[in-house]
Amino acid sequence: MDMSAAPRMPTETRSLGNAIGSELLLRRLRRLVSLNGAEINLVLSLNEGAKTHGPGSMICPKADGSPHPRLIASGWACRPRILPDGRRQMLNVLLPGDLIGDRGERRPLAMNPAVALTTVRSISASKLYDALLSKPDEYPQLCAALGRIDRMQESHLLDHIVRLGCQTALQRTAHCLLELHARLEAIGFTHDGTFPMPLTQETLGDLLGLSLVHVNRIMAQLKRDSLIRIRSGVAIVEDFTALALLADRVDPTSRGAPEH
Amino acid sequence: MDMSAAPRMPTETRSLGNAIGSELLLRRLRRLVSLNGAEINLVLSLNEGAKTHGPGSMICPKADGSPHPRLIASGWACRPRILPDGRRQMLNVLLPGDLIGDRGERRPLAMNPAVALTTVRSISASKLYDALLSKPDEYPQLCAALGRIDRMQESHLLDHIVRLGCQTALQRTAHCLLELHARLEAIGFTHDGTFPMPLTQETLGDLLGLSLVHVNRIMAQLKRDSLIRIRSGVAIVEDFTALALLADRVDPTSRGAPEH
DNA sequence: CGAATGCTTGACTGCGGTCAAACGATGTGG
DNA sequence: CCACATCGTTTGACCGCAGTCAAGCATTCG
Repeated sequence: MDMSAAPRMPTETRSLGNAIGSELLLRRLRRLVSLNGAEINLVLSLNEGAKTHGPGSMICPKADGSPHPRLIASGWACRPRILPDGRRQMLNVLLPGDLIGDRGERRPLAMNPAVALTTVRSISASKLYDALLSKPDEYPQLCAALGRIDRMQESHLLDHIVRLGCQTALQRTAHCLLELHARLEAIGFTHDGTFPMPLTQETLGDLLGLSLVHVNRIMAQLKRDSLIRIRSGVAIVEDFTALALLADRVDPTSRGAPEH
Repeated sequence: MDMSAAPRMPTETRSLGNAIGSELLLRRLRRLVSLNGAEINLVLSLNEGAKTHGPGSMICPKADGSPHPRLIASGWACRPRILPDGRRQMLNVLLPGDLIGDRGERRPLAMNPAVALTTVRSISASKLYDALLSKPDEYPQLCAALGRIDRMQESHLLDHIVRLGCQTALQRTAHCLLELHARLEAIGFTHDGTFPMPLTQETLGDLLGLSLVHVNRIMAQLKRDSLIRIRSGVAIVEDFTALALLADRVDPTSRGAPEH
């Protein structure tokens, strides 16, 4: 995870086993809707323009003009906002199976540069969006599912606001870890409470609006209280209900739509 | 601004001078694009389903199913999220000329209930979106402008995250007040640094993730330093550049698209 | 006039930031 | 193989921003 030793990727690589990125997306989509054959084929046909991005490098540089849509095949990324005084605030975490870049709408979040946190492999998703934009009627369920993914992302953004606005460091951390767990579960990356957690405590701090040191204290507390522990890039949830209770702030009257 | 004395609005009222809501929206749109005759007529024809909502009442109850799109003709509203312990976090502030409710996409933010902060008058915008959805080709510039308004709203959400995540109370407040100024300017509600500011300090606190008491201290400081002062519902910017300098966190490399 | 609502102020506390140092892994080059 | 750098984690001491509690003021309104 050293940025110096992995210099100036991105590097074009042949698409070897890179198709697993599209399978990831497919798995995620099929949890939301039932796709027809054409839709499945379209998703699975995504394997062009594979790139590898070293940690710290931009995945989706807006450069001049729209960054083409891409699918994260593996690795973690985020969308940072950097303040003049050097502080960072993460808007977002991007996981395998997430789609990034512009899809013709130039939405601000989509236009925000994405930065690789680990080594990230990505493939082009232009073909997908071109197909959907040109003949959406052939892919009804696919459109619906991608829309729902978009909505979930927006929902996470709102959650993020609530976290940062009025939760303590402990609550924030718990809530965020549960969100990551849920999102990773949707792509089959969890095994009864265990999930990959490559985020540095510093990065977690930038995400949660906390200092590195305080994140460490919170993690120590969570470990001490046997709620969750993270070691060598793997998180282990030890008390799910307690963690949810700590993080929870569900209020039925203030929730958005029940299903995304 | 008393919730008890203005009981259980909404009340259906005849559309008297309510058409000014559509003129507001039109003014805003024309700053973004140049509309053709059909587009102008469509916007100005919005005058149906006028309602008045007392402070504290819901404007856009999701009830069961999609809340119909509405245009805020006058007054201020917000989208609160309420936590089980009673804390509130505002996701958003809604000003005259803002569109709320679902437009068929069921976006989480749009689905979130909106609550009137002052007395709010609103009119139905269903006609607008019905027309745009059925024959978008007839209203190209209108579609573009509404898209840009959507994007600006999303951009403000991201700004909100950065504010809450890594700015001090003073910076947050300054930044938020400048955002309100800019948004009110777009509808012609400012007069050289003066603009209506009906938000309670408590509400501002819920918006900025601060306590009522601390908001007060910050406002006192801003007044003492002759940056901005608020009295009897009116804000007066006294030192624009100092305020911007205080709030500013523009970083060219981390900005979204230059124009929304 | 009293009641309600919002603003203002003071005293105290504590969550979380900052500074500083040390420790453990991992990796690299001599 | 060891010396050394680098990166991430951990810990302690200290401090300050912002929250909480508690009054007291100012308006407005009935």
